[in-house]
Amino acid sequence: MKVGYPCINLSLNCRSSRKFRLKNYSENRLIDTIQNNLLCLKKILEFNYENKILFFRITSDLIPFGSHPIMTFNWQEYFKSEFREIGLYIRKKNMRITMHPGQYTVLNSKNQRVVENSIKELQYHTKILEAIGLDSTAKIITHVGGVYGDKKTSILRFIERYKKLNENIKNYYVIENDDKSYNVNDTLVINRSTEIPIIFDSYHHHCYNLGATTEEAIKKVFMIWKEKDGLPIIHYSSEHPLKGKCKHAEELDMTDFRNFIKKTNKYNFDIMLEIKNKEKSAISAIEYLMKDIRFNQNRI
DNA sequence: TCACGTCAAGCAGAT
DNA sequence: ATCTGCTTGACGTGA
Repeated sequence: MKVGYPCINLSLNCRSSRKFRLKNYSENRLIDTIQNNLLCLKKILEFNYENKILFFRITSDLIPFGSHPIMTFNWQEYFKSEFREIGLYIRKKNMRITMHPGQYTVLNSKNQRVVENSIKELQYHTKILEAIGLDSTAKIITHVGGVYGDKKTSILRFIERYKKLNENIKNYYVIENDDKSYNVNDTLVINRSTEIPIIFDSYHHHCYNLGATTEEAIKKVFMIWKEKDGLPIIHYSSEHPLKGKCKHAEELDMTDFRNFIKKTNKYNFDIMLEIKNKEKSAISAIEYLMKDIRFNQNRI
């Protein structure tokens, strides 16, 4: 079991998600920004290793305008040695990496232009993982997409479009259940036709589950993960104590987390903590997990 | 230095 | 009709 957090490290004084406005685009600006972002990414990974955090989500903003038509610059080639160094570090330290394209990636959209942009976005994320040199245990995660008042047809549209994707995208691409449109059972329907792995999001499942328990959902989802995809991944968040149902928590609720870990003790998985205070929650979780055999067996 | 309007992009649900 | 939230606020202008 590896513990991770998404995109931003609040303890370091750098961000790997620096960007700029489209109207200010220039190759120099692009190179400077990517250089900064890659340097910061390396610092974050080093911080993570020192704190036993071996799981991390790389920000989609690593390469500004990475999937935009304006981008013709060959950043993979230009930053080859930087990516290679990051890749060597990740593999040496036995780390796991994911990425999570944003809300504009809608593979099952009814608008063909949106579909094309979504494929470009998946290609862009794939390029990053390939530049770093990661195998198919690294993952790119999206939700299923829109419902458009007809979930059955929208699921079929997702399946069709997924099947047409290039193999190098499929190598990394996985889906997760969301909080209002596609629940775990919906993603399992898609899996049956595509074999696409599914990430179980505990917080989304809490919001949208149609009566299925966490244990039932995890059991079904974990069965479909294959050796080449690595350990199953869980996305976890506590509920915000004041804002109520389906609001992300500012900090990890340790009581809830301990219950979740106990409840899932039959399984081994990697867990991404989607909590607003980022690495602080990961460090608290690891402190608790230090005596858990699942946590220790994955470390080197 | 800080306030604040805006930023490449989609969709669903609430107001 | 307009606003908000989503995996994540940051950029850039003007005072």
